[in-house]
Parts: sequence; C-alpha cells; structure tokens
Amino acid sequence: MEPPKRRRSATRARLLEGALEVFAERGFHGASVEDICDRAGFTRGAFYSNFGSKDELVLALFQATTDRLLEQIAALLPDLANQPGTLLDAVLGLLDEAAPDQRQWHLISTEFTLHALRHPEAATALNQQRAMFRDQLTRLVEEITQASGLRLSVPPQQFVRLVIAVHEGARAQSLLEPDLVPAGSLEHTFLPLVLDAISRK
Amino acid sequence: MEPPKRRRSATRARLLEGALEVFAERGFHGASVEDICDRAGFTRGAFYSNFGSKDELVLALFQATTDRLLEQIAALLPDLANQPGTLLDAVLGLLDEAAPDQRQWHLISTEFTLHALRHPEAATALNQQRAMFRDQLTRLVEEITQASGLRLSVPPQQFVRLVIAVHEGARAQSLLEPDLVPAGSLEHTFLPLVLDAISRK
DNA sequence: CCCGTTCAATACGGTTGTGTATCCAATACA
DNA sequence: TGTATTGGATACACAACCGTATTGAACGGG
Repeated sequence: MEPPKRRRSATRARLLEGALEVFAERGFHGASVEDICDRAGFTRGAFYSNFGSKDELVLALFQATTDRLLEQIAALLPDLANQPGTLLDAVLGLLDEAAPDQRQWHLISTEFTLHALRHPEAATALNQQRAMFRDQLTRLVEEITQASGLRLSVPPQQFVRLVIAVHEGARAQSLLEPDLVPAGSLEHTFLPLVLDAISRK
Repeated sequence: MEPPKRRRSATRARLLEGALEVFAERGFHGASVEDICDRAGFTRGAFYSNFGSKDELVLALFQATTDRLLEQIAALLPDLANQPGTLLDAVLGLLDEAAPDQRQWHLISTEFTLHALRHPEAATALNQQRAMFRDQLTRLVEEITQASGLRLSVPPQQFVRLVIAVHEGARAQSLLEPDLVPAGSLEHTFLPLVLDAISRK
C-alpha cells in the first residue's frame, strides 16, 4: 500500500475516472451519480463526501482533463518541435497523441461543448481552455516555420483554427464510418494543399 | 379552422416541434416527456397516445427533420446550380441556407451524432441520412464543375467530405466564440485555396 | 339528433435518482 | 493502547419521471 496519508485524493481520482468512463458511455445527463459510484467501486456516500453535486463533479472533471491534456502537450511539444518531419506531421501528431483514446475523448469533449453552448459560464471556461490549446499549437507552428525558413501568408492563429476545425469535423466522420473514413485521411489529403498555398519561402 | 378531419397529425407535429426546441435547450436525456408536452401545450396523455416512448419520439423526430432537410435541399439545388457565382458560393450557400436556425440545428445535430456514436442502430440511420446529404452536395459539385469546364484532381466525394468537416468544425468554433470567429469565416478564407489547388482547366 | 369512435386529459402506482443524516471502520495522534 | 478524527457505507425522506388505466369531451356517421 502507498503511505495511507490521506486517501481522500485517491477516491476523488477514482470517482473522476469513473465519471469519465460513464459520461463517455451514457452522456452527462444519462449517467446517474450511482452509475458513477458503481463504476468507481464506491457508494453515493463517498460521492457526496467529495463533491457537492453532479454539476460540481462535471466542473472538476473538466478541470482535471483539461490540466492533463495541457500537461501532455507540454511534454510532447519539445520532441515534435525539434526532431523530424514536416510541419503538418508535427501538428497532426500532436492532435492525435495528446489524447490516448480518440473515441472517448471525442465523446466527452463534444459533451462538454454542448454543455458550454447551453451554459454561458461553462462556455467561458471551455473557451479559455481551447485558447490555451490553440496557443500551444500556434507556438509549435511558429517554431517550425521559423526553423525551416517558411513564411505563412496567413496569421498562424487562423491556420491553427482551420486545422482544429478540420480535425474535429473529420474525427466525427471517422468515428461514424471507421472503414469509409480512416482516421486522419481527410487531414492528410487536404491540409498539405492549404499549407502549400499559404507558405512562401 | 382547417378541415378537422383528423387532428392526430396536428398534435404529432406540435409535439415534434416542441421536442425539437426542448432537445435543443436541454439535450436528449435532459428533457423529460413532460417538458416536451408543456412546450407543445399538451399533457402526457397526448404524448403516450402518439408515441410509445421518448426513444420512439427521437426516432420520429430524426426522420422528420431529415426529410425536411432533404426537401429543403432539393428545393434549393436548382437555383444554386444554375444561377450565379462560384462553386464554393453554391456549396457553402447550400450548407448555410438548408437549416434556418444554425444554432438549433447544430445542437440537435450534435445530439443525434452523440446518440449515434453510442447506439449502432442509430448510427446506421444517421449514416444513411448523411450519405444522402453528401450525395446531394456531390451532385451540385459535379454539375457546376462540368458546367464551368473544371476538372477536380480529387474525387468530388472526398472534396465534399472535407467541406462538411470544415463546415461542422468551424460552426462549433463560431457558436462558441461568435465575435472571434464570424460564421463562415474559416470556410471562406481557406476552402478557396483547396479548391484552387485541386482544380485544373 | 343520437350513437360510436377518437383522442387528449386526469388519476394512479411504481421506479429511479437525489440529497441528507446517521452509523461504523480505519487511521492519526497522544 | 486509548481516544479523536476522518471518510466512506447505510438508511431514509423526498422529488421527478415514467407508463398505464380510466375518464370525458369533441367529432363523424347514420
């Protein structure tokens, strides 16, 4: 056993992990507090000892996953910036490897997005997170373009927004029709054209 | 009053309309049968006289909105194919004008997509609808390219998939940050580049 | 005008989910 | 080792929602 100093954080973590899975499976409203507790191996007593309500858990889960994601990115950035390959390989690689489970991530991510579209307070939080995410990508783009002596005729922020839009739109199609649209196919066939059109030596 | 032959279809219609609104506001699971009935001005008795369950209503609503959308498109196609402007204006115009309320459409459309990602039966239905939708767009692309003597170096189906991906991804960003990303901005700045790159005279 | 049918309203029972209050075990500390 | 505290389990009260059974009113046909 780990030094059993305070088990509180451990149960919180397990509850959050359980919530992540259950939310992915049944959606935010479709998952009951009991479902989450069952998945985590606790009873509702443990839940209400750690969170005030399901909404509060959702907020905490959003923060936790957000932090995790940004950490992952920070860890991956140096590798991708320096080592091999083209700019698009780096950017798309970052998008792919930032989240381990594409399907689960897409499910809860869109769930959060829908939630944000309905609750302005959640929207500001989500927008902040997405802004930081875009900033990371923008940094990557800027570093690689400078290193390889490229000039973009379009602000990198705009380009990053496009990449994200394509990535998210394409991911939806890939998840709906896995064999008709292999993951990454749309990105890899069309984004090079865009990049080519907006980059000058 | 209209010939009061059978009021059944009228209440069904009002229930469906109410469901559309309430689903957009609170999501599929978040909306109770009573919510829908309240919105439509009925009681649950009317509901269960017309539908067997909420799931059944969802299916019916999906079919109704789907049919409506395809009708709209069929009506708009001739205009866009012949009259003015460029290919992208036609395609993007179709995407924009097919749905009257972009926000509501995006909300319930995403809701359906999530539902489909979790329920394979729903996925096949959704994929069929999306295939028909893409076919319409593909027809439009083919007609305009032929009429203007263009040749695409990429199958039009692929191009249509890209346009849809960009459109959906961009729409999410526009709805989250309306003033940072005006509707249609990403599409109109980047898609011309793609089209230019894949079209030959 | 009367009778049968249709369809929505009302009334009811049962289930599910939430939140709180209480209990009990394990750990920390003296 | 005894005691206090922490944290999760159990028990309970209550509200929301669902689905059905029954009622009653409007309409349609004769």
